[in-house]
Amino acid sequence: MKIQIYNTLSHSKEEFIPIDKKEIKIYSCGPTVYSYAHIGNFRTYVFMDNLRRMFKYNGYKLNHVMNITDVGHLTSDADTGEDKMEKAAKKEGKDPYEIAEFYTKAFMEDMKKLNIDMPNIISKATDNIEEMLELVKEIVKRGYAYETSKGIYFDVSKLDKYPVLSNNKVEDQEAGARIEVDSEKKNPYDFALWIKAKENHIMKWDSPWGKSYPGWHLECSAMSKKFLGKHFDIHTGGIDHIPIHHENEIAQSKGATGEIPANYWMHCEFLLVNGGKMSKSLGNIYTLKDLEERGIEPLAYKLFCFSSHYRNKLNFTFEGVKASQISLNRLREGYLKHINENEEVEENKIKDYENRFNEAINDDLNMPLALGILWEVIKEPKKSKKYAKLVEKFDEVFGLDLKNSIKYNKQELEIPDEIKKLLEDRKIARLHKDWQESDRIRDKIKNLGYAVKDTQDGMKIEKIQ
RNA sequence: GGCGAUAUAGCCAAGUGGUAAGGCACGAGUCUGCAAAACUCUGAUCCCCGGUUCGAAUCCGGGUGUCGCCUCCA
Repeated sequence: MKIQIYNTLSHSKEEFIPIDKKEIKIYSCGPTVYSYAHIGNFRTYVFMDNLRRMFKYNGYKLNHVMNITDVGHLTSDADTGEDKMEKAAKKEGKDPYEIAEFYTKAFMEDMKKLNIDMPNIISKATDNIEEMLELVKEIVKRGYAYETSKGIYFDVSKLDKYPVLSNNKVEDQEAGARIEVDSEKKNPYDFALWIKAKENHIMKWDSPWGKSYPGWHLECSAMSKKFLGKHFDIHTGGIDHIPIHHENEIAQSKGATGEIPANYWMHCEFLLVNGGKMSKSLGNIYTLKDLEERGIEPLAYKLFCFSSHYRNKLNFTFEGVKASQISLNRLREGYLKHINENEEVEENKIKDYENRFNEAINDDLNMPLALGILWEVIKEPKKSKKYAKLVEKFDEVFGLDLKNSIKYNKQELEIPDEIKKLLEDRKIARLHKDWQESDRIRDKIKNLGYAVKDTQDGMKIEKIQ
């Protein structure tokens, strides 16, 4: 079945044609590990996960690389900026490498909670210094870069075209540009490939230009070339990467090899919070932990991401993500309803669902549509494990771990002894049909932060969020 | 100022020429001593104006609104 994906290079949906039919090569821009990743970051990784799963569902094998940026990402594009890693290290009174290790670990844990299918190669920038240095040398050798007192700069005027991804015109940008002018640069859009380290800089390496460190864009060019070769299929990232990071990556690759490295460039739109952008000053940056503290599972956030197409902005509200938590619970209930039943189902119906599902995901990852189809299966009036199996199959793409629904339903809560005692008392009161006492205890438990529900299987207790 | 998006029921959102998927909320009902949960049922002619067409949410023209980027950002 044909797969259509949107390519930022052409600004249109294109049929996906792999370079090698057996294996698709993908490079994804990973996190800069200077602090906890927020839910906006994770929207992009959920998208990445989706892309992986969609290709696997279609029978492809993947060779997929993601970088971990642990050096060279400056707080400003004017080369006066501090390295983010070193800034965070200073703030926390630690070594930059400790910072990197700590937040990388936190990132990986969150990715696991989101049940994200990870790239087979995950590599740190600091483990690829040699490769980066080689790339700079090559770019310099081919005449695309020059040296200033601050470092080695890429000369964008040497390119046939810059930029290639966005329709920005360099001339139009200059008027509104707020970047500090560096008189040593030949063109305002020239960017640092390699930066000469100041005395107090911690992360630095020997190079032909003295102690120095790589510019941010370089690592992606070096790693993709190292692990995937100079020409691969897909490059992914957030939409914010389009105007600077990916333009510069393309520039570097053109400088070093003469080619645009990837055939397809895919970008995930931003997550908004309460209709606007997330920013530290507004205090609306949330992490998965923040959600968990409010009783929202990471997987519910993942489901929330599927409510909108990845190329549309998605507005995050707690109301919205709570709705997704309820939906997730119901999906699990629905799945379990089918799992042990054997009512008759027509094979055609299964086939029809599969076809529609395939069409949805192969049409540039139309997850909202695919989700609608999942609901139809879940809500099938005839109960059958055949539908449960179909749900499992579709879930290979959603990655919501629905086959383990039972695990999530059994809430293994740590119930305080005090509550346990009250539950026993209530049980007794109920045996005596002493509803007044029963309700009194229920209120008491509620005041202690737990909700009691009387189901057919007895009392259930859950923490009130 | 430049660039890029977007406008569909209370909210989220799919649908790109043939008379509006799905989810959440609300309401009604089933169940329950009551409540909660669960289950069932219930809702929109698609920002405005004009045009093309037998037929438009869907194409064209013109408005208006909202958002993002142009500084680091997924």
